[in-house]
Amino acid sequence: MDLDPLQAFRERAVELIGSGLKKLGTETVLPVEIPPDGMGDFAFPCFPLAKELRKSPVEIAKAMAGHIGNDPMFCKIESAGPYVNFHISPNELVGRTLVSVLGLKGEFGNAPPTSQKINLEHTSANPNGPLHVGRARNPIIGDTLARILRRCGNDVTTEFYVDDMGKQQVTLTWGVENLTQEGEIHSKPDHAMVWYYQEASRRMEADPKVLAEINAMISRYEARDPDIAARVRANCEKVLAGMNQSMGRLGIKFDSFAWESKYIFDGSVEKIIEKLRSLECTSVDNGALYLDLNEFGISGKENKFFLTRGDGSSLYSTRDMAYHLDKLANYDSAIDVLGEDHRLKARVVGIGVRLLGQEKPIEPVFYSFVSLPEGKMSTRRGRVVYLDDLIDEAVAIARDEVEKRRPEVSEELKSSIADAVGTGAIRYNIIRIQAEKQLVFKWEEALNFEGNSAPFIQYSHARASSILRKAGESAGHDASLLTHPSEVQLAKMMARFPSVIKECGRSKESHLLAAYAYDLAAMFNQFYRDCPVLVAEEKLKSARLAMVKASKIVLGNALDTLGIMAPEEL
RNA sequence: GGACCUGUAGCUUAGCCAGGAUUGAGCGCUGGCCUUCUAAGCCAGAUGUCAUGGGUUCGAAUCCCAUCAGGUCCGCCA
Repeated sequence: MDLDPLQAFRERAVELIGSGLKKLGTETVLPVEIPPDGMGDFAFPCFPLAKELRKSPVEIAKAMAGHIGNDPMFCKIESAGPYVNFHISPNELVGRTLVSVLGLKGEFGNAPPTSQKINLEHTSANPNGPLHVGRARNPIIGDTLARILRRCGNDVTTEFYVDDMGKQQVTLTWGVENLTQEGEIHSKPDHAMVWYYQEASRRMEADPKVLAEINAMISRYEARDPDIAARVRANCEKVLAGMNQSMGRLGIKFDSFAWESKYIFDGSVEKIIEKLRSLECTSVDNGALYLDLNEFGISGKENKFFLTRGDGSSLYSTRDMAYHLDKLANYDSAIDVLGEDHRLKARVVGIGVRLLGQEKPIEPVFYSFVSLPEGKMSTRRGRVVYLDDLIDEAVAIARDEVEKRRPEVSEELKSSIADAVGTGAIRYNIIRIQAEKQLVFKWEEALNFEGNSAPFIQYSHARASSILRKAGESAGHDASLLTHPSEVQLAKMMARFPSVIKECGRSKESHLLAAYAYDLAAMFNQFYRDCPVLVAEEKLKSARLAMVKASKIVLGNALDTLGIMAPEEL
């Protein structure tokens, strides 16, 4: 059984091209391509050989096709103009694909284990209020990538780096300790706590006395006052619990939490500052240690990247270096999902970690912010759409739809379908877009349930499930009966899944998987239209049921990798 | 001033990293399909100077240079 059914065909095509090239008398090795629809499954363009062989590409293609002859894995190997095209033998492909999918089930698409231990840090939002959709890309990209990399055979640990040392956290704590919230208090802790942060920020801006009090707290905190640390941490934990609850609704949970303050209190930040101080590329300005970015080919308005304040206390990036050294001591590599505003910092942290003698890779994955039509979201100003509100709205709309479409089913089932559809739609509508593209949040787009959306894919999965429910048990299948173009195309699409997972893992681009899941569902819908299953003659019915079973598995695996639920009915 | 990311149909987008045969989709729009496995579906149609201008190449949406537009960063904040 092949882990990757398409791979065998590709390898055979490459082999055949190799032998064809040899017969033409050239050592040149060239990659195969995927041709446009209808031109076969693998293509070999002959242009690059024209100069060397002093023949036209068309002649070369003809000669190649002649030399290659026939092969049982391909039903046709022919020249088409300057190309040699390979058409996979449908029987062979359908048979092998069904064996792989039905044999591997939930594991179909997975690569063999790599023994790579990866720490994947994502989200790491300041715990001063609920998650808003401006940053919601981060947990969704991070969690999807973790799922992909696990399927690629890696041992992945997801981690949330809790920034409990920032001014924002101290401001929140000052608010909690000095202000009293009136009126109804939100039952979810992050929503209840954000008022203190917003109100304390306002007071701090208006009243220098408040600012002085907060600054005094920060100084004591950085001087490792354990009392302040405990008070700040307690507030962070409350907000964090609320954030985790929100992410949990989207199927996102973390394996580990790393607290920034740890690296101050355990002395590791102090140690690396000493080490950095001893390096030739660092200098001191008014007592503050800095790195000269010019030496690393980075230029800007200001080329000094400060590592400490004038009093020798640490800065965020320096603590981040300590954190990354700690991570890399325990993992083979680190992946950080970061907003695009962190690009320079991430680069400098990477430089710092190298300077400190750690060579293991840190790979950043960047995304652009989600903004509102009226501008950037801001927790402090309260100009935000909270993730919880988006989820509530999506689930409520899905619930209305279920009520309309399936009035007969139980309340419990209605709720679970609405939950799967609402949360799935949110994840899908964010992950389907390439991370670097800037995104303007629009309710109607975020709540899209039609066409290129999660419910479209979930719907195909539900239809497959429904057919299987009605069919009952079936015996073996004869794949050679599956000759309808829609059956062959569907099998081909399923066979692609392992290479899509591989490619997503290589490029760290999860949107490719979303596109694949959509294409697969669309292909299943065509099959569903063209190939009746339950009314087919007995042998054909069994064969088609195998197709449906396999489709359900691959759709389910794709949705699972996207972190989207795959209900049995919709 | 310097650096990085993005620019493809009215809107949203895939393809760009690894150049190759007609640039694929979704929404919206026009028309058709529920007495056959769930119409969150299917089919047909209209819609593209691939931001602009050069260059490299047999061949450029894809690579290089310049320009324009949007975003981000260049803080002894995080």
